[in-house]
Amino acid sequence: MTKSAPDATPPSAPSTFTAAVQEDADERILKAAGKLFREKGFAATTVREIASAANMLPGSLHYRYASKDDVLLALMNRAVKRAMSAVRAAIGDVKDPVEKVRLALRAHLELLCNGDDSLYVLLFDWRSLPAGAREGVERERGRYESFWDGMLYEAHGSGRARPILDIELVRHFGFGAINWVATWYRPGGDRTPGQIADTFFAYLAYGLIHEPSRPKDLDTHFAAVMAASLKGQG
Amino acid sequence: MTKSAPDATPPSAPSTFTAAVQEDADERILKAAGKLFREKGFAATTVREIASAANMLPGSLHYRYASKDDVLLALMNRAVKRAMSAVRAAIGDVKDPVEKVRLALRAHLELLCNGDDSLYVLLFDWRSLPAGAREGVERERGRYESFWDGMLYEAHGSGRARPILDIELVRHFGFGAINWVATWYRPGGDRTPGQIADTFFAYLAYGLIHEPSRPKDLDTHFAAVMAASLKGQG
DNA sequence: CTTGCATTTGGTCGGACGACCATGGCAGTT
DNA sequence: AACTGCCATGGTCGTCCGACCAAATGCAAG
Repeated sequence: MTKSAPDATPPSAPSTFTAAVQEDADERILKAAGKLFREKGFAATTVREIASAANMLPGSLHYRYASKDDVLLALMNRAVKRAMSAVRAAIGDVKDPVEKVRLALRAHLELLCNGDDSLYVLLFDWRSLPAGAREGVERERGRYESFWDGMLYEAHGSGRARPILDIELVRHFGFGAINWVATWYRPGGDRTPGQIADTFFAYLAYGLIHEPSRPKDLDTHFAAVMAASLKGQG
Repeated sequence: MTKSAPDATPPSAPSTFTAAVQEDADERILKAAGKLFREKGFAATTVREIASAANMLPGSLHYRYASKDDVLLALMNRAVKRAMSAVRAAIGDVKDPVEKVRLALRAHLELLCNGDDSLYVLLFDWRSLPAGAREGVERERGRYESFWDGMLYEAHGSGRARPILDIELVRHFGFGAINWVATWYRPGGDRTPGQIADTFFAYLAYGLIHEPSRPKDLDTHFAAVMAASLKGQG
């Protein structure tokens, strides 16, 4: 849109010191903005508050981000980037496709709960993103979701998952359960994000109904449930 | 807080006509506010917009709700009330405790997707509620959640669910998956809210991993997963 | 030391917001 | 027909926002 970050190398290469200061200032802005957006929402936060929390004057913030929207945009783009790399790092070179999903879930939830606030803002302040800027973030976010779909597809293809699953719906299902944790989780409780993620993974994988009371052939039962659902009033 | 709705009967009983007009005006305000809050968020919506959408002038709105906060408060209280009665109506006099959960899930999701916007605002604009007014809504919302916990406890006690489930965590899990639907669902898609709810219920109940690849004694496996999760790095 | 440029400063500007109220009209009552 | 009180009207008030900028500052290259 406008200048959001000096990504193009300036004519005269900046010294390492200057570059460090720039990075630091940008980082301070995004960190403060993330915290405030998460606590009060985008619209309820003023640029003065962000500047104050980042230990600078409003004008200095304006020098780096032409508008409040640009701050949000940069924050959201950073969120996708961090989520993607956190998940990639977590699965490492693990081969088991189901185990990969478990580790990815953990990484996503840990970033959401303990990491910076940008992921929370990306997920819960989506409406605040102006329509014009939405496209770019949406594309990156779509890449992240496709990455998940790839993992889920792999796990599905491994033969260990039910044959009639809709991958996209499964992703929505899991993302919902995991992302919603951010609405009730408070640090210092008796459960860490990692434990919650593992518990939820177990729920996801094995279900809440125990063995003796399950239908004999569950996959056929699944198909019957779907058919009944389609036949019924919706 | 201030006057929000004329719940106390006025000294001279109002005529049915006047009462109807009052109801209609209040309804129009809340409906318009819900729509706008959902689309743009609370802070980004102006009282003038609400008034305009409700076909009245700003002053008229101010006559019924002293502040924008009061509109939000009334909307959220109405949301809890509607959710509670929608779920109660849906389960009717069904006895099977597991089937009750399925019907309740459907009712909740249908209200969230097709009903008015108040439930969405309650769930996703929680931060906008001023701290002072939060208590009352929180109490009512707690009653709704306790109602769910009662259903889940009943289903759990029926012996058909796994013995080691944490009811509150299960509620968070299910609420997350279901509530998150509101972030991606668009009417007119190839799936109705009822179908989505039934599919998610099947996921919840039976899990995504199919029979041949399940551990032999899943309940023991569950316990092992939880123990490992507690022992690990969190 | 000096020059040039990136960065910060501190304040201003137009505009839009939430809150408020004196007024007028139109019910239903006498 | 005159009255009475409820309710909508439409405009005003003070506040504070986002955006902007001209001037001051300070680092780094020449």
